[in-house]
Amino acid sequence: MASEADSPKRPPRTSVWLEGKPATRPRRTDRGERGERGGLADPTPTPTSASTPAPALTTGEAAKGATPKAGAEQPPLLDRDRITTVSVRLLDAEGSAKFSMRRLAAELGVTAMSLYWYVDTKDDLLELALDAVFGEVRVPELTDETADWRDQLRELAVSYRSLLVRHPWVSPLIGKYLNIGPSSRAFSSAVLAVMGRTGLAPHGRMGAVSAVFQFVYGFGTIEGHFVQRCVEAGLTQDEYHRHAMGSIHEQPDVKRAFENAEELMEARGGETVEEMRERDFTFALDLMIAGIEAMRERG
Amino acid sequence: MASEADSPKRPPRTSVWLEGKPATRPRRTDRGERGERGGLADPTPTPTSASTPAPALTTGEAAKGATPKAGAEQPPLLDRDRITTVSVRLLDAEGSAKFSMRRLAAELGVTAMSLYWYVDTKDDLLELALDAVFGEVRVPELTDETADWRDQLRELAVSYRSLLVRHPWVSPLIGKYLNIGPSSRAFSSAVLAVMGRTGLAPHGRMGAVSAVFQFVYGFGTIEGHFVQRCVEAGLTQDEYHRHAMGSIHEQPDVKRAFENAEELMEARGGETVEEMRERDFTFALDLMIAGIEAMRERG
DNA sequence: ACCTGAACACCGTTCAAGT
DNA sequence: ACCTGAACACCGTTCAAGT
Repeated sequence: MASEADSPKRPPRTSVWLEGKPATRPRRTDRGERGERGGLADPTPTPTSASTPAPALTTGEAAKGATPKAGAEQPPLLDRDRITTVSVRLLDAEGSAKFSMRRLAAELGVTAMSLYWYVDTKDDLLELALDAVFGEVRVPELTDETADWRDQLRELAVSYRSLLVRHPWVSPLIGKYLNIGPSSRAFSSAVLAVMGRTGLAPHGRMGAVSAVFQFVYGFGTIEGHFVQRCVEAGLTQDEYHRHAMGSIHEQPDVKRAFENAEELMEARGGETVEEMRERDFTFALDLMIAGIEAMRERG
Repeated sequence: MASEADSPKRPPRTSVWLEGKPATRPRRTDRGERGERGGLADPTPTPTSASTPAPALTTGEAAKGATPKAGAEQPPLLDRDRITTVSVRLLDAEGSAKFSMRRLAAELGVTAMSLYWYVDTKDDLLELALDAVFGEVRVPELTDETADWRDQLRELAVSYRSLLVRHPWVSPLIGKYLNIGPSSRAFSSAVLAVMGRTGLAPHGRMGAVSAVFQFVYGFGTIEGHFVQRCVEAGLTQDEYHRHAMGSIHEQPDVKRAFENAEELMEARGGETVEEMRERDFTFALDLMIAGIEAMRERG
């Protein structure tokens, strides 16, 4: 209806993957660099770096580029993969609140402005970091025709959840960008493929995908935030939980409102906060699968 | 296990509602003010202010406090409710990226530092804004014993979703804070109450709550971001969708990966982006309810 | 081709001071 | 009791300049 002429702005940037700077530029170096489009930016397992509050991190990478020998034709100090990898490490270690172009540049032993040679904006950089961590998601063997779709769905859900918990900064970005980088797409394709094996009619598949993975997204988001809070406070999850409950009980009116919730917590059983969460997650996933089976019967 | 002595920091602030500045301070004015603890901060329906891109907003409130008559004992320019209400309006109109203490202060006709008389930090302020919008959620009539829990659950889910879409800035905050303000708690209580009427065994209720409302959270988050993008671009949702698809098709490798997804979109049916989303949401909610019924039978 | 320094227009927050 | 001005330590990004 509305003509394009009266649109107040030009159509917006949609994604690094569509309109950003090219991943690599033509360059005259003799080492065959890895950086072709879609390089998954170092899929190291990233062994829960959130658990250590970033010790000697501040001077780690900086040394490498500290002494630029004058004279010889030097290779560039940076490339997109290195920028992306270090971004992920920094985001994991210090959280998104402390992540800045200047902080990242310092970590790379370079000034902030150098980064703009490789990315257009901070948003583009975050989109790259986002796709990089999606490379960590374990995708089930999709060619196996005999496998149970329930197992495959559970595997994807568990893997997605642990991604969100390992990298709490990821969750807001998933909402913000289109998630069309190569690793994000590999994940989405796997989800759709598995859903295709449920026996659900095509018109319901997208709804079922939403049900399962928006649930995992929400669950993992809240869980990740809580875990991060605990790490920052230097408390275990149970300690933090007790601390928060203690604070609540000091406020009589708030306390009353929480008695219901606490009864329910008793009923849930389990010793630790983690155990209870585990139970809830498993139950919810079983509920979804039962729901898919029921909807399948209805056509 | 870990003794409290070696904890590196003092226990952290948990919430405005527990440790922040008191909502009102003792003051010597003769008008009986409303601001006792738990005031719901103006539950005006906020008629989807996201749809108008903030026209004369910049000078709206500022005029009110512009001419402070010297002499007479003046009432304070600010109070918590007014700060909260204007924060919500500003966040709706301009998005969280542009929201700052300085911007808010300007809107209130005051300097940024005045705000710190009423809140400790920007985080506290956002926590207040968050609880204020939770006051918009329609809670079903819980005393009605004859009502179907399915209808009540759907009502809560629909209302929660529309909250997240009307206020896209809310979603990250829900992950960030404990959500123990009065309106947040009213919502949680309602959710638990309805879940109590499903016939689900107590140990499964929390899992079922997670399933349904983390799903809605994820769904509403993504939807809200998309709607916001469209508003900012000055495009309808369909126009934006076509624009993004157009961009994708210019990238041959990306295009291939999307052909699956587009087939599925055809299968979903529906004319507009909104219609398809509506279908998916309804289907997912039906799936959840079917899942609850199935889990109920298993004990 | 790749990187830097200086500058612009912002942030949240503290602190001492005003009325 | 309530509000301000100046200042601190930051931001993302642009632009002209260096090698």
